[in-house]
Amino acid sequence: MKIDPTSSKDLSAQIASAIRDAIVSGAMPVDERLPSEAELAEQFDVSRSTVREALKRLAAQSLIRTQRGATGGAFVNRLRYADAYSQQITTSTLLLSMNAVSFETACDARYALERACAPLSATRRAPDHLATMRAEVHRQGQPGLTDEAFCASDVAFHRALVDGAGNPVLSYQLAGAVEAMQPLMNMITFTARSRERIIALHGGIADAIEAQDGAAADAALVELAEYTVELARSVFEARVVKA
Amino acid sequence: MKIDPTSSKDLSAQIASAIRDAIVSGAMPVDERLPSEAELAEQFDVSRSTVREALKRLAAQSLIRTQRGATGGAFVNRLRYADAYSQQITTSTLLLSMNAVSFETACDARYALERACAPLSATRRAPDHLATMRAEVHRQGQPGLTDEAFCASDVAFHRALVDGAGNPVLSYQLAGAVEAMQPLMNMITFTARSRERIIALHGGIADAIEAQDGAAADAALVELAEYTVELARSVFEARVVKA
DNA sequence: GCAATTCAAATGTCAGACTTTTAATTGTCT
DNA sequence: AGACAATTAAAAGTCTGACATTTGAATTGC
Repeated sequence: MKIDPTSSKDLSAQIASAIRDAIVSGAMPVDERLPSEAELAEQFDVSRSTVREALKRLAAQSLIRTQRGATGGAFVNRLRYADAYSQQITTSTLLLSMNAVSFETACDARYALERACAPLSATRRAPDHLATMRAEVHRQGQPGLTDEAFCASDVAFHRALVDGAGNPVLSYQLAGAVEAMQPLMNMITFTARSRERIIALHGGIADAIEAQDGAAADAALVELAEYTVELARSVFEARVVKA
Repeated sequence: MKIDPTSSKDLSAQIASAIRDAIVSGAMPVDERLPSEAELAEQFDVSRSTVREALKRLAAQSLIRTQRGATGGAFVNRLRYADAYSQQITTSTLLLSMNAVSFETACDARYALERACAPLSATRRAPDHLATMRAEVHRQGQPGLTDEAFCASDVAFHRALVDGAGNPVLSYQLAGAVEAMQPLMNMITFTARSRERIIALHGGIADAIEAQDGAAADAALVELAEYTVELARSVFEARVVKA
């Protein structure tokens, strides 16, 4: 393999791309061992440090894993849902915070996606999804709960709803949208009255899921979406007045 | 800042985590310049190579960019939708191929997500979204189109539908789901008759979007989803018989 | 005052040595 | 023969120091 030394990109970036293409195209199957760093350095005609920088780039994307020792080396990594989740959450979070996405836009996206899951979740959810939802609703009613804890429980509730659809691809996609919104939600101070309302709406959703009534779940979700947007608007208005 | 040298993780991974946390938490704003590699090496009490490996990890995630020259260095990068798109497509593609996600599961997820967009797209789409959809439907009717080109046009059609919702967060989420499915879709050989049917359904969706009728768009999408699954099933069955 | 030159700082690359981890091999004792 | 210990070898991880390249800013020359 050869690398263009006059390219505008770094050598390590080019090498990383070459290996990444081989992995994504399926030319290198999962758990296949890459040549050792020394061998790669010779193949690409660069120094070992350059190869290492390329490998670290791939490791950062969970495309490879490395192992030390006699039978060690770099191996093509099976991308697990858990790895993909955490990467997506980081990316989504940054996307929201760095591009000044409005609360409304983020909310809009989140509830649209969640509504896509609700009917599926209603028909397919296992008992433990429902149990988790009930447990989180109960937790949300506990007195003395901080706003952060309330939001975290909210995320857990919605995660259970999404997971209930029994489609890991959907869960993966939604994880980013739901969790990335948490920092935005944390900016809202929940009054006792607004919590009460949200808990009631959550209860309604759980009821619909329990009854396996997709339409009812959808309707409850729409109500929750509307209330959340309204709540956010009043909170932000109050903040403007104060300032 | 200090790093635990007895940790199980690599030094470069620890340093990357530390800097990543600083960026994600917002402690380092966009376009802020990081200390030079030499300074970081001194701060963390490691060699420059180790710092460089850490920085390459962050660069692979588009969290930083580097610039050479006198006023150069590493800068916190504003994560653009385009960067996030391509990362998500890579991740989703690998997730599907490496975990042997069934065509049905992927399809299920894709159409669920798309249905979430359709009503929004119906009310908000701009004229050029509609124009793109019409153009792609027309392209799909051209004789002599390869299966790959047909699939690519299909992706473009659905991208326009999703973008019509006017929510970049939604577009970002959907990009992964829709594009990652293309390799799976490419496995299907489309007969003239099935293409005709798909084109008709696409036309129906475009009509509904044009009429700003969300319910009709949803219904057409459901029909398309069902037909796609049915088509895939028959194709795979035929393949089994042949084998 | 402007253009050409020089300079300095930073990343990019390289070469080589040493450290640590790990598994396989070899050796030794029971 | 089998169990345990010591040796060895391969590989990633780390460090040092050097040099190349790029690029903006300072300096110089006219």
